[in-house]
Amino acid sequence: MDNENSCDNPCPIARSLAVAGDAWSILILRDAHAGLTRFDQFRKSLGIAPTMLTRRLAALTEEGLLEKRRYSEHPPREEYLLTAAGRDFLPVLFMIGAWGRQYRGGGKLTRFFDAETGTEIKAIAVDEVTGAKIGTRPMRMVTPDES
Amino acid sequence: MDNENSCDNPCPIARSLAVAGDAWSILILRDAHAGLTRFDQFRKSLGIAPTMLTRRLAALTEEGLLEKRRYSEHPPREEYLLTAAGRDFLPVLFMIGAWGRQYRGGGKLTRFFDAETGTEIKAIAVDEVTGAKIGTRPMRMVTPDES
DNA sequence: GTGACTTACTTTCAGAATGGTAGTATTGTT
DNA sequence: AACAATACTACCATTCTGAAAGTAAGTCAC
Repeated sequence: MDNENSCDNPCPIARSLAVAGDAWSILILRDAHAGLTRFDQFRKSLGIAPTMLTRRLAALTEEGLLEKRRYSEHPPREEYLLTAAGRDFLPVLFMIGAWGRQYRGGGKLTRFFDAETGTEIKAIAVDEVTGAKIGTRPMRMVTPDES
Repeated sequence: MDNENSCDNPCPIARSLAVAGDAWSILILRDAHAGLTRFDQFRKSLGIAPTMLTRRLAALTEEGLLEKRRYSEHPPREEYLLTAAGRDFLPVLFMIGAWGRQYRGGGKLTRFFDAETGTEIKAIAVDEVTGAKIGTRPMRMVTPDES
């Protein structure tokens, strides 16, 4: 996919996808939220080839979703931490998960809990103002013209 | 990406990504929610190569997110309509958009409105039970073992 | 201090996926 | 008859991906 539908696109969905629009990146972000920080942790968790992992971690760092930090000088070792932007990706992960649970359920499914309170989290999307659940109503997209 | 982290994976996020984990599919779903139904509408809106569009529409139809319907016999013409599963993808789109708006904002951005009431929609994710906003707290993933 | 081990990668390369252009099939319109 | 619209397919060059192996810097066991 080229850049036409991404960086300078007025659609915020397209912009997001330009940053983290591939499956590996989203899975890395998921694992980062689950507490993983190191190259080999991600590699083992995902079963991803090291070439891909290097590229994806570099891209996510470049985009400002992860931060590379040296946690040991001798030997030199790096870890990847979520930035504020990366942490705010969590609602997206929850909604993706909620959809998958609903439509691709069956069998044993991984569940998500608040790491502090221990309560299970089931996310739904609501309108910020009215609090109405966002559901099946069609939307209208309005793009401001360039003039 | 192979199937290991997708179809039989207990993680609902991985399952979702196996179905609609690429940028084109998500953009097609976005346009479908905005009311587009026909091959050429998608092609022009997205600037996608026809080969890609054919493949993506077929995949989304196969997965049950879109439904192919003949709307004219002479000449034979098809359109693609959202299924219930496809319509329920809308919250995911909104959260992706909300993130993009927050972190890739600047310039003129496309905004989303309820097609019926005309009010602007700004989506946030909350916990279904407590109603608490899902934010920056770390989560804990619990995968049931196979035994 | 030699060999095994750990971590975080890079190199190489075959094969799959993608994107661009052009062409096809069926029908309606003038 | 010529042209346009719609919904594709064929072909092909380029790019991306995945798998295996190798590398570099250092630690640890004895």
